[in-house]
Parts: sequence; structure tokens; C-alpha cells
Amino acid sequence: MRSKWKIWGLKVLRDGGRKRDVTSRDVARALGVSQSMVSRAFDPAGRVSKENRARIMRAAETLGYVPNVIARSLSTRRSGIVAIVIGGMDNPFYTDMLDQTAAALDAAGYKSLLFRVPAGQDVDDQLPALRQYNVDALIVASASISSRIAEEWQRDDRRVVLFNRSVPDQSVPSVTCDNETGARELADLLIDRGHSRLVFVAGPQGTSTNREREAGFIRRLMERGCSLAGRVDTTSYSFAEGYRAAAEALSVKPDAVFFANDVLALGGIDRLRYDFGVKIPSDISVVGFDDIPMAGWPAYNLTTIRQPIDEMVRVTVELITDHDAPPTRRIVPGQLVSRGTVRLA
Amino acid sequence: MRSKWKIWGLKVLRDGGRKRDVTSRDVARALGVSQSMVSRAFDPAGRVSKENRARIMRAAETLGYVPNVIARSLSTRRSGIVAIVIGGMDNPFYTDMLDQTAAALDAAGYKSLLFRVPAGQDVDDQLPALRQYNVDALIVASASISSRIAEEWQRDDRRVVLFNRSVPDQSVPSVTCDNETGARELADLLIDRGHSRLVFVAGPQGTSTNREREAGFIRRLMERGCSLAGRVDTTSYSFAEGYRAAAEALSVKPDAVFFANDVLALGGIDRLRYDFGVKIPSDISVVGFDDIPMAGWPAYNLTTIRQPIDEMVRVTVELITDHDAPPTRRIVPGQLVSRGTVRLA
DNA sequence: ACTCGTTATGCATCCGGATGCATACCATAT
DNA sequence: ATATGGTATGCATCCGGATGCATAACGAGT
Repeated sequence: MRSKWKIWGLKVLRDGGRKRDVTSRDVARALGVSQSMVSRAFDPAGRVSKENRARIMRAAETLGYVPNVIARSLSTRRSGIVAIVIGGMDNPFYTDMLDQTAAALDAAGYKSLLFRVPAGQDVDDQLPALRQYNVDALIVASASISSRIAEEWQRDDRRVVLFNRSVPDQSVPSVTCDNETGARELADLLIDRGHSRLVFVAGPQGTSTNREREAGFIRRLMERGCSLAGRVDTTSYSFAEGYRAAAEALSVKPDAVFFANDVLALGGIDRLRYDFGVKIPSDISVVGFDDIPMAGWPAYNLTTIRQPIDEMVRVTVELITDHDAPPTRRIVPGQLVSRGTVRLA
Repeated sequence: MRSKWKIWGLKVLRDGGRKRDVTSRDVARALGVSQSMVSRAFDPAGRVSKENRARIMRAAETLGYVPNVIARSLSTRRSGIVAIVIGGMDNPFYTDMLDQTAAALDAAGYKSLLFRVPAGQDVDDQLPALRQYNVDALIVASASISSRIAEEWQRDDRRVVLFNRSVPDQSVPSVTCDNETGARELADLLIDRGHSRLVFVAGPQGTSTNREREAGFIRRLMERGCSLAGRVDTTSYSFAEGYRAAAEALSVKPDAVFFANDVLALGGIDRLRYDFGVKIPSDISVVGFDDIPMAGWPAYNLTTIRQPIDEMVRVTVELITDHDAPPTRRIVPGQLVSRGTVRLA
């Protein structure tokens, strides 16, 4: 019964006597009607008399019939599956997003196919494989996708939404937080509290989040007649990189550090405190971006900008499930969460 | 072209002129051979002459033909999809597990269908829906599933593996860490370091992890002539619950607290330190279980038992992909990670 | 009773591959 | 040349539903 059949390189068994499900024909036979009538009965818009629909539903119930999604998908070319492409599941922001998105999709009747991509890796070449599954839509978070691929999908009437990323090409819908404005608020906050030696610890180059946050921060500084005392690069949005960068940031003797996101900030705080004995915020103020759960933990009590995940997820799922929603870029406002890592004026 | 067709309550479009893929018949026609030959060409064990297989592969390449997974799945009743049922994605331990599992499944040629379940909720009634997708196997983490359902799946030759959970019924394969032994090591550690007023902060009742850790801890205490100075219950493995429980634990004036997992411990530490000014470990020692990334962060530097996620994931995926692996319970050893939250003797 | 306009049903086919069975092919053995 | 065994191919069907088209049934209007 075994075979060496391979699907994409994996062994499978041929139909090993798996229990055949009850089919629409079974129901039809039991009632002496046609299979197509049963099929229509399950289509809210299908033409079936009230009485027969009721009979069919009742029979289906008793026989334990449920329409087979795979078979249906074969002819409709729809699967009810949304793929979530996600990189960097080590960042709580994204796992939180994943959790909420899965919940929202579930509520909307969709299933989530998880497509994990190694941090920073390109996924373009792996996406065609997803088409095989008749995946209805694509949510891309913390990963890059070319607009060529995006358009290919959209032409095929499958929505693609970038989450917390955006690309220059306007035709690719995306949902992002207003990073620029958020960063400007942080700049204002730090300046208002009397800081003058500001350091920016950047996220990975090439991420739109970092670009926008950096631009917003620096522009606002300039508008207020200030400038950056230093800038540190990192290769990933991770605790370890924040930890590493903090030491470097310290070399320019800053009185405030803006880490491009919370995870970096947490790593930075720990480094400053436990390796250098820096008091936060009396010696140095620290701010981050995202407002992940740990930012609110007493050990950190980090002042940051909250990205409204719930709202962002809501919009994302709306873009995907509501075919009347125009496929445009959506930018939602962030919110300053003032905690204890910035000194008072 | 629109319709009110619903799949599980969601609107879909009927085949809206989606680009038809290149099919095996297209390839067959182009080469003047039969469709079945093309199909067999893609079956490593299929009978096709070397030359024809080569021709077919070449033609497939040029025409851009790729076997359609959905159609294949319809007849084989296999999909190459593994569902990961997961509750409590707020616990880094599980997101880490999810990340690694998705990676391992991907490497084995499987796709991961994410099935998120609200914490503590029963999923039995939602699982039949997954069968619709011809899901090949089920990994259940941090959620409960009845052995009746599990057996139903197994009878249908679809493996089910419980991750970090176990049920009394031996017939349900599970992969767990040796919670009992780990807890005993912690008991030994605390006693050896001279503690005598020990408190156990329990995880939710009914979780096998909590049951085993508690049993191991208490038994070892008894073996060494000690007993628990106190015990605190919680309703979930969460930071907030640890935070809450810490205050309660404090009332019995402990000199050491064992939190049933790391997340609880982190919440507890923050409460003890920042609300009560407790010095850890000089006033009170704290230990946890799991070794999530945050446990290693300098701010906590938590002494704990590492659950070897990578090994657990490896075994889990092996149980699922290797049909020769006996479907038994697997228990992997944990490892004491001694950091700074336990005072020296 | 006789049309006409709806609404219900059924038939046949399609979606794209997989596979049992029969046949055709090929080479070696006799 | 003929029998023999293994390999290649093709045919027909199946997996389970969806759907265009044709027909039947029904209710109303005159």
C-alpha cells in the first residue's frame, strides 16, 4: 500500500483505505434527488425549493455530510485560505500580529496558512508554490516581496497586503502605522524634556519602518534646531543587536537614545544598566517604537509609540475579505505611551 | 460575476476569470502523449521511460507546468498540510515552538496551517472542519483535544501529536519535556542552597505540565524531608498572573519561589522587585521553567529548566513525517540553566 | 383551458490528477 | 521463429462539487 509518491519531495501514501467521507451524491441518493440539487442547497443563492433545501439539510445533518472544501476548491479556484508570510517571529510584535490576524481571519471564515520566511530572505521564488493551494490572499509581514509578484497575484484577483511595510509602488496595498509622525513625537518629547545629545539606533537598512522612523525623527530635530549626536546601525531588529548597539551609542556620550523599535530598546536598556551602570532615565533617556508587551513590564517601563495592532489587523483583514474596499495604502496613527524611561524636564 | 456563494460563511467569487494554469493535459497534448503519462512522469515511482520522462520534464519546464496540489489532493486525500493547533500564542515558548515547527515542516516539504485556539478552549468540535482540508497531521500545542478525536484521526492514518502536553491515554503520541525530573532538580537546587520556606506558584489546573512539575517538586521535597510553605494558584500561564500571584506568595514569607513556568516567574519577579522592594536572590530566590529568551535577559537572569525546543520539535516532526516511527509518547530531558536568581549556599 | 413567466430539477461536463487494467512493445531465452 | 517476462503506454474512471443549459412544474392572467 505504501508508495514512493512524492509531493514536493515528501513521501505520501496512496489512498490508504481512508474512510471516504459522505458525499453530496450520498445525500442525493438518500433523498432520490440529483447531486446538483444538493450542491445548490448549500449555495445560499442556489435555486432550490424551500422544502427541498430543508430536507437536504436535514439529511445532510443525519448522514454527517459536509461539503468537501478541496473538491469545491478545485472548481471554484478558491480555497478560503489566506497565507500569512512572516519573517522575524522572534519579535513579539509580529507574533502578536500573527495571533490577532489568525483570530480575525478565523472569525471571517478563513484559514491561515503560515508561511515562515527566514529573516530578511526574499520570498518571491517561493510564492508561486502557494498558488498551488489556491490561496485566496496574501498577508506579508516583516518580509519583502517584489511588486511584480504582488501584481501578478492581484491580476489573478487575489489580494496582497503588506503589513507594517510599504513599497514605493502605490499599487501594492499596505497597512502601516504612521511611523514618521510617531518618530516626530518622540523627537519633540525628548527635546521638550531638555535633551540635546540624541542618538538614533537604526533598524536594518532597507526596511521601510526604519527609513520612516529615522526620517521623521531627524526632520523634526532639524525643524527644532537640533541635530543627531550619533547614529548606530544594526543588522536586525533583535535584542542582541540592541544590546550590542548600546555600547556603541554610549561612546558619543548621549543623554537620550531612540531605538528604532522596542526589542532593540530592551536589549539596549539591559546593556546600559547592567554593563555600564547607567541609570535610566536620570543618566540617559531611552525610547522605542511598537509597544510590545514587554515594554510595559515594570523592569523596563519603556516610553514608546504604540502601533495599534488591533486596528492594523482589522484594516488588513478588511482589505482582504471585503472586495469592495479599495486596495490602497492605509496608514493608521500611532500613539505615544509615556512611561518611565524619559526623564522629566 | 459576483455571487453570494458562501464557504463556511464567507463570500467568494465564482471563478472570476482566473488564469487557468497549465495542466498535465496541456503538456501531454504538446508532446502527443497521454495525460496519465505526464502524471506518472511526476511520480518518482511511475513507469515512464527515461527518455519520455526527460521530454516531459523539459516540456513542463517550458510550458510552466506544475502539478496542481488541490487536484492531486482530491484523489490522494493527502494535502501536504499539517495543522498546528495552538493556544496561548502570548507565551514566547509557544511562538518559538511555532516558529521552529513551521521551519522544520517546511524543510520536510509540508505547509503549516495555523489553527489558533483561544486559551483553554476546547477544540474538538472545530477539528472536523480541518479534515475538509485533507490535513495530513495535527500538532496540538497548549490546547486540549479528546483522545476520541485523536483516535479518529489516527484511524484515518493522520498522525496527531501533542506538544508539551500529554493525556492519560497511551495511544495518543505526545512529545514532552521531563517535567517531573526538571522540577526535582529545582527542588534539589533550592534545598542545597539552604532554602527552607518554599512556595510553589502553580500554572492552570488541568494542564499536564503543571501537574507534573508540581508533583515532581513536592515529591522531591518530601524525599528530602522538606515540605511546601505555601502554594498559589493561577488561572493562566501569563505575566499578569505571575505578577498577581507573587503578592500572594509573599504573604507566607518564603525564601524561595518556584513559578510553574518562566512567564509567571518574570511577572512575579517584577512584582517582588518593584512593588515590594524584594532583592533577588538575596531576599528571595526565584526559579522558573521553560527557558524562554527573556529568562536570559540581564534584567531577569532567571535560573530555570530549559525545555529543549529544538529537540522537541525535531521529534515532533519526525513522528509526523516518518511513518515508520512508532507513535508513542516521547519524553526528552530538560536541562538546568543556573543563572542569577538563586542565592549561593 | 391555454399561454406566458417563473422557479425547480436534472443532465452532462468540467476542475486537474491519480490509478487499475488491458494492451503494446522490447529484449532475452529457447 | 517463438515463447516469456518485464516495461511503457493509453484508456477509462474516479476523487467530490459547481454550473450552463434544457426541461419540467407551477402559478397567475385572460
